[in-house]
Formats: sequence, structure tokens, C-alpha cells
Amino acid sequence: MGIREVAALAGVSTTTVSHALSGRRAVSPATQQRVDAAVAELGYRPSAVARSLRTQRTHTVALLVPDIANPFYPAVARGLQDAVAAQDLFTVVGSTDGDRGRELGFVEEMLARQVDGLVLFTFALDDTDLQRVVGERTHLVVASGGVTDRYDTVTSDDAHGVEEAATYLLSQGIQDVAFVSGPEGVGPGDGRLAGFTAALRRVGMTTEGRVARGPYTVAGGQAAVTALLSGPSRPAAVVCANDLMAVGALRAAAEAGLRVPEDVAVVGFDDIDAAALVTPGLTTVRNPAYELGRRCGQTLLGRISGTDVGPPRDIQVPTDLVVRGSA
Amino acid sequence: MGIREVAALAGVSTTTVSHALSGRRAVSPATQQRVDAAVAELGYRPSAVARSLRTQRTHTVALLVPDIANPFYPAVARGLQDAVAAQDLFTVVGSTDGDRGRELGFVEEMLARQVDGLVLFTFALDDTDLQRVVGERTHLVVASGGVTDRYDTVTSDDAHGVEEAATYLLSQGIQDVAFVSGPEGVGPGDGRLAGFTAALRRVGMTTEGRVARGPYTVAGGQAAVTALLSGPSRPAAVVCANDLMAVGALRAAAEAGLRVPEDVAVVGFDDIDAAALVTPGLTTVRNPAYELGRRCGQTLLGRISGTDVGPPRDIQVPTDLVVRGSA
DNA sequence: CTGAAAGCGCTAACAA
DNA sequence: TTGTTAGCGCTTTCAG
Repeated sequence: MGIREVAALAGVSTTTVSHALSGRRAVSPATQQRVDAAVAELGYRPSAVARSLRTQRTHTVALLVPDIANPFYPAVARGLQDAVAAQDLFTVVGSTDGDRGRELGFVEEMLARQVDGLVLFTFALDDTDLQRVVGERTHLVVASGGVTDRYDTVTSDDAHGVEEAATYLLSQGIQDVAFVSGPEGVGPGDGRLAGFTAALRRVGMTTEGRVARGPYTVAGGQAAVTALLSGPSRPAAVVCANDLMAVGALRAAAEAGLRVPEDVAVVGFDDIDAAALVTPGLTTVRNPAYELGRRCGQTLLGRISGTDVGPPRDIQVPTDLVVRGSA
Repeated sequence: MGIREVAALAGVSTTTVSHALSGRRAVSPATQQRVDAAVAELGYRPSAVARSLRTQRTHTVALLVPDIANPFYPAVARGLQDAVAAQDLFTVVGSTDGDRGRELGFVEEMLARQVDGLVLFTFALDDTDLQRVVGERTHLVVASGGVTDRYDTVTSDDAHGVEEAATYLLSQGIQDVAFVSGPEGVGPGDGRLAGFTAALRRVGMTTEGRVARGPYTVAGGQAAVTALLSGPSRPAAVVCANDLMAVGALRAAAEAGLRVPEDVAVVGFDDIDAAALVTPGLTTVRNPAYELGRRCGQTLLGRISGTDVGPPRDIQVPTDLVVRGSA
């Protein structure tokens, strides 16, 4: 059941049905009414697939994230969705575990589906990959720091946030600080580590022997911090690359029989909802997930509508320290 | 750049290119090679849109959930995705806040996009709605209890889980138990309340004055339990319709200066990751989110492939009590 | 083993 | 104000 049946029932051409529905061409009141009646009677719903083939627009944007189970990303997705829904764009999200193959697979699939725009929180793809696989095939916003200068970019001021956190710890007289990052060269850990390094350098210290690594998960943080706490020089404070890891740090401390923050202070990054729920409350760097998603959406909208045809934009959103009980 | 250019460059017909790519018809090695070369040279990627229009299959299933920020649902999504990805189906998810208008909007949109299957965790739609808007237009699995007998169904044994939890509390000698449900007639709260009612009835008690209600969120649970705790007959235990609300209950207790579980015991439902992270650990009814999603996916697969043409199936997955510190 | 031709359901020149 | 016609990019009969 398609537009032809509606046209037949209403006694008009398919063109007229199309225009009666889209409003892109004037239609006499009588005709409009007959079309509406036919549509209602048949329960007709235009095929988005056929429309997309014809117009070369899918009214879809795709969001790639490493881990949808990390509450940070649903918040991003919501921001993106709210921003683009206003222009009738639908959002689809793919979670790739930061795996290069799956990241590439998702991007390829979305290109095959001809999405109108793509937002990437990528762990594994670099500028060259993007140039090769995406090229100019769709509008692209990259939300992973330091990846590209060819495409639009929306990032948090990660380094600044961590620098503020580390400085806060140092100002409390804590010297034995450590940083728990993700796998080397993967994800936002390194950018955040840079802020940590900067804070230490300002007081004449180095990060030598102060960095542990692990997956960006609760288990990853717990393992890394357990190792740290049982090592030769137990740190008095750990700054983690994200909140999930920081929650893991809390668990590691509890298992080691250490009090937080007295024996070991813990700082996270992101300020996910759970940060306020754990005990003690997690001191963390607030990363405005929703806002990030919203800005990605706005950027895409400008490109898709053709309003914005300038060179790549580079949008940075601020981060700030939220002090709770853990440090 | 489409299949025609590839055909031209390879010196064959578009038919042959199509078959060389799909493997649905034998192609001579020499031709295959020329096609592959042309594809590589042009960076050709078949249009999923055109293919869908032709084949009337989109290789997409949609999942409707009330709240993607509730970690329960990402876990469901993952289960669904893992199940259907094996058959090359892509999963899209829509979060509707349990709002009737948005639920209808999402379903309509997915039908317009001609998804191959639809999984609904709906709060607001009933059998009549589904019959009217979905009809036979796509394969449908309903994962909200008690909504339909016309479509396939995958649900948790909610009542049993809550009954077990309430019985556990009663067996501890706690008599003043209360249940915190969602808004009346909305979502899984009522089905869970039924289990609570059953447990009480078995010991000759009624739920009279023992039920509070609120949105299915941390804030909702906190507000409802705050009211309960400051009321005339303060309960010694609250069973909540989901873990988010139970976390809210924990906060309400803390704010009221009450110890958990000594002054007030708290039980949740779902066993989301956060249940193990809060202090004290949340005693809760485990709701196998991933498994639920997986079963929804398998059911859909059977229908989509035509393997399963029988009457509506009704799959129920078991729940069980997980005892931690909060009760 | 290969190709010509039709058509999926829609929109948009162009023409009346 | 309305209709005719072509075509978006692919797959699939049917014919050779």
C-alpha cells in the first residue's frame, strides 16, 4: 500500500498526494480533504526508505561511542538527540567497546546507510582513517581530543580540569599523587594525563612512576589501584581518567582496608550520576556530557543545512572540579 | 558514484556487479577480479537505502525503552544487539520517558522506516494501540508485562521476584513493610506490586496503606520514601519497584538520619551495576536485562526469517533475590 | 556465465 | 491548481 493507492482512492495524481502531504505546493482545499480522507482510510504512511532514495537525505545522524554502559554516553546521546530532533533528525547510536574493527564497521555501515551526519567519540581511529573512510561522504564531528584538524571538533577542556584537580590535591599538602589512565594512546586518558603532568611540573615534580593504566571500567580502575596500593610507595591520592575507574578505586581502597579520603584520596572525571551516589561522594571533574552532545548536534545542523560552510570549527567546553567527600 | 560506474569501469553489466558483490550468482573468476578492482578503485559502497527499497528489508530492528539513562536498558539493548547482529541486523534504540506521545511517535517513525522488527518496553501503549498502529506492518515483541496477547511477549517473572523479597523481609520478623511503585497503571510497578500483595496475603496481611508511588527515578524514590519515613507509621522496610528508586530510598533514609538496614531495610528491583556500588550494597531482585534483550532478539529472528510462524509466544525469564547489605 | 529491462515508492522538473 | 514523466540506486526475473 503506497502513494498510488492513496492517489487512486482520492482521484488525484501521486504528485498531488505528495504535495498535499508535504505542503511544498499549494493544493485546493477540496483536494486536500480528499487526500487526507484517503490517507486516513488506508492508514497510509509514506515510506521513509523511498523518500530517502529520492531526496538523498535520511534524516538520521549517527553517534559512535565506546561504551554505552558508561552513563556518560547516554547523557551525550540525549544532548545530541535534543539538539537535532528540532530539525527532524533521528539519532542512532553504536557502541563499539573502543575496538578498532567495530569502530570502522559502524562507520562504514552508517555511510552505507547514508546518514546525514556522524558524531564520533572514537578510541581507535585517527585522522588518516577518517580521511580514508569518511572523506567527504557525510558531515562529521569528532569529539575525541587531538584526533583531527580536518573535521569539526567538539571537546572538553580535559587537561584543564585534571590540572585543577591535581593542584587541589597538592594544595592540601598531599604529595604522593598518582594518575590512573586508560591504555596508552587510547581514548581521553592521555589528554587528561597531560593536565596532571602540568600540575606536577608547576611545583617541580614529575610523573615518573606515578602513572598506572587499565581499561576505562570499574574493574579496570579497581585492578590498577589495587596494584598501586599494594606497591612499594603507596600513593596518598589517585586521580582517575574517568568516574568508572574512580569507583573502582574506591572499591580497591575498601578492599585494602584503607579509608577514603584519609588514607587515600580519590578523584574521578566526568561527574556521572553515580558519582554522587557512592560513599563517600566522589570528588570529580565535571564533564558536561549533555552539553557536549548538544554542541555536536548544533555543529552538525549548521553543516547539514548548509548555513555553515566555513573551515573546520574547534569547539571546546569547559570542565570544573566538583568537590565531594572522596578528596 | 554508484553501481553503474563500477559496472562501466569493470566493463560488465550492473547485474554482474550486483552478483559479484552478493555472491548470489556464480561469476567467472576473471570477471570477479575486474569487479573487485573497480570497487576498490572507486571506493564503492552499495547504498543501503536503494537496496532496502528494492528488497523491502532494512536489516534494522528498533528497541523502545522508557529511559536510556536507567542502566537496566543499555543492558537490554546489548543483549538484543548481540542476538540480532549475528543475522546482520542493526539495532536502533529510542528513549521516550514513558510518554505516550513520544512512544507513539517513535513507533510510527520506525514503521515509516520499515524496520524489520520492533521490541517495545512500553509504559503507555496497550493492546488496542498496538493493534491500531502496528497491526501486521512489522514483527513485534512486547516486553512489558500484561499488555498484549496478540503479539510475542518476553517478560520477567516480576511478581515472583518481589514475592520472594517480601517473604524474605517477613521471615526476618519485619512486619512494617511498604512498597514503592511507579505511577498507577504505568510501567512494571503494578506487576511487581502484585507479588508484594501475594506475599502479604500469605501471612494474612493486606497492602492497605502500604503503597507509595512516584516516578521510576532516584528522585522519585527519594521523594516517595521521604514521605513514608516522615509519615505516622514509619515502615521498617521498603521494597521499591526498581533500583533507581531504591537508591533514592537509601538517600531518603540517610537524610532522615536512619540507618540501613537497622532502622529501615531497603530492597530494589533489577540489580543494575550501581546496586553493588552503593553503601550499603543494595539487596535487590535480579532482573536479567541482557538475557531479556537476547530473548527478544531470538524471538524476532525466528519471525523475521519465517522459521517461526506459530501463534504468539509468551516467554518468561526467572528473577531471583540477591541479598546484599541493605536488607 | 552474462545482460536487458522492470520496478521497489517516492519527489521534482517541466508542462499544461 | 494539477498531471506527466523521469529517475534516485539497487536487485531480480527472464532470456540468452
